[in-house]
Amino acid sequence: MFKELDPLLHSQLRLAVMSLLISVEEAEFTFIKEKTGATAGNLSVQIDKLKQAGYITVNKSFRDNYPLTQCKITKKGIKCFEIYVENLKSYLKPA
Amino acid sequence: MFKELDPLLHSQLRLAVMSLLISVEEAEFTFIKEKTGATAGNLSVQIDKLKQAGYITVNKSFRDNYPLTQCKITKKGIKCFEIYVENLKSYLKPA
DNA sequence: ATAAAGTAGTTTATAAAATAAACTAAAATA
DNA sequence: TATTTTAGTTTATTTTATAAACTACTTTAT
Repeated sequence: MFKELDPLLHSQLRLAVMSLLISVEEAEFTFIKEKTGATAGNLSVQIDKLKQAGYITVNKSFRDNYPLTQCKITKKGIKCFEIYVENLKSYLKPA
Repeated sequence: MFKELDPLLHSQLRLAVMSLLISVEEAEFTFIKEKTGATAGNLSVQIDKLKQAGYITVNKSFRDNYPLTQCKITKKGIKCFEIYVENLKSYLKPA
């Protein structure tokens, strides 16, 4: 009947992050922050959760003297996102 | 870019309840419990939240000596569910 | 008649999650 | 050189989800 929804993805902000990364393949922290409208603190926490789960990789470096955090979705992340979207449909379609 | 997701509906169990009520128009507590696989306690709490928000109406009576709780989606509930589904699409479609 | 088990829930307590506020550290600018 | 800005992280607080415990009654078995 109703499929399980990956709790890691069933979160507005983390879902938005994954949705962005699915399309752009790589994105900077500040870009994600701007696109999602999230606060830096919240975004930092949620990105870390996605990283811990292996859904994204995070690369930290410097650009023009400033810290630069880049995020990239993993194969696992893509797979889990697709499954989530598929499972979500069981809640949206009228029976 | 990303639309706001009604936090009341962005919950696996409450969304399942609303999804059921959208299609059947009226359902008993035990029916919802069975279909969603939720515990009675959890379901009781979530149904109350949906009721408080005016998304459903709850009618309590007795049938064959046992308490009977019937739930029905409201016009407001239908509208909010539809908006939720619409807004959710902004997260699912690859840009 | 009464003890045990079952039905249909509600309330309370606990765990987990989301979020905001405060903080760090350095760079740019006035 | 003091102030503001950039780019974040960490910690604390609030909210949410969930499970455990409880209520109240009914049915069935003894």
